[in-house]
Amino acid sequence: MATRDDILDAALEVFAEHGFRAGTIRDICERAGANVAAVNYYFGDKASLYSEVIQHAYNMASSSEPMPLLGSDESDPIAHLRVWVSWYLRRILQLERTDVGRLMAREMAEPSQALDRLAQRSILPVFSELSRIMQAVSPKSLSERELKMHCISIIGQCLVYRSGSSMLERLDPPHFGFDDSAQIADHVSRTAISAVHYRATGTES
Amino acid sequence: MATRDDILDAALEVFAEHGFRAGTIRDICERAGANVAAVNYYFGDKASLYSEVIQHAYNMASSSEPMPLLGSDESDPIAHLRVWVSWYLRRILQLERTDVGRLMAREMAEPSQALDRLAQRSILPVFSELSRIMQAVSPKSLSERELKMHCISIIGQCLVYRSGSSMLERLDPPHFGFDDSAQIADHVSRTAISAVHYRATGTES
DNA sequence: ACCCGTTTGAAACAAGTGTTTTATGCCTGA
DNA sequence: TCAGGCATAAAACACTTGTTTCAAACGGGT
Repeated sequence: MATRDDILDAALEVFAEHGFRAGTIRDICERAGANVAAVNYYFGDKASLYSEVIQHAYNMASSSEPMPLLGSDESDPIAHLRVWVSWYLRRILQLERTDVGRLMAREMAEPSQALDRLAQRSILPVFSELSRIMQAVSPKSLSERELKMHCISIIGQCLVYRSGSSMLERLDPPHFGFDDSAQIADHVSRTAISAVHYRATGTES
Repeated sequence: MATRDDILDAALEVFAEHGFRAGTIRDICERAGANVAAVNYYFGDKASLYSEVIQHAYNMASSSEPMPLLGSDESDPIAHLRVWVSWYLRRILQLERTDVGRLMAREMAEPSQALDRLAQRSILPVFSELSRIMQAVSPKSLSERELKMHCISIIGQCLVYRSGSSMLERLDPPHFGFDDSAQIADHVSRTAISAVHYRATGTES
């Protein structure tokens, strides 16, 4: 039964390196020191192996630093937001150069069926927790759609430091990295806070 | 010689849809109404065909909708920002729907040497123009580093509607698309304006 | 009308793929 | 000890891939 885990580890490597289609079973089994038939024996087929790798990868990623679940304690919602953004950003930048992160990036660019389950089980709670926090810091007049856009803006401002890092570091190095995550988190939080309380002056909404 | 162009068009379709590795010559030739041997006859091999498709796609993309160059006219810098963000967002979302854009996105996620230099030339002027506009709407007290972070935030808020669209539309469809670009542009612009004028209340900067 | 370089067509080829089959160990429980 | 399920190994299978081959069809210049 140890070979099953060896295959999972090797598959994570191979799929992160070459993707689902280009990653071959023979390559995986060679790295795992197993026979070619082992994949079909343990997982049925290649697609099922891939699904399990995706889930296994995400579990490893999220277990390394779990999401800070801040209760409904309304004492300082702004601090809640800052803590949450800091966690999200740190997790993103930490994963950036691991096999897990590369595999997830591949799934974002070219989503497969495996992403559907992942999205509903793992990503949805992240987004809904952000929505809850943002709702606490926002005025009641904010519509649901506007609230959603503010959440997307936060996600986008964090993600760009990963997905756009190759582009940004060419513009004006040295670029922002993991060490700046605290500063970035503060910037993003304050941007969000100021935006939800902003009253338009130039034009009407 | 017309079949050569037919193959180029079909190859753009197929490579945008499935990528280089998964896109098959037989599929391309079938859509082009040509024989399987035609690709090797006209282009030598599959890789050379791909290179020519990339170059052809980039030429089409850069000539689509040029960046609005707003002069140093200081009358209404906030309007300048809104116009620029609207252009940037519209270009991103418009390209996303085309084969050209999908192919470019694939190249961004997994670059293959050729496009790297070309994209670098087009990204720098875009970012420096945004910096110029943001400097005009910001108070003089803002440091250069803070200004840069605000620019990155704008880019990130726009890019997430493309790079993260596969995730977002799984969470809570219907998702934002090209038709909402005006609304999104307004949201992003106002977020940026409010952020650069924000005075921290919770904690000191 | 003839020639000859250019283009197309169908088939075949060699390599690589996921998957299945079959046989052989291996080890535990009775 | 010995049956019986579990695990592994090697080979074969069926299929797809890019590429090559070679002959037929085409088309313009003489």
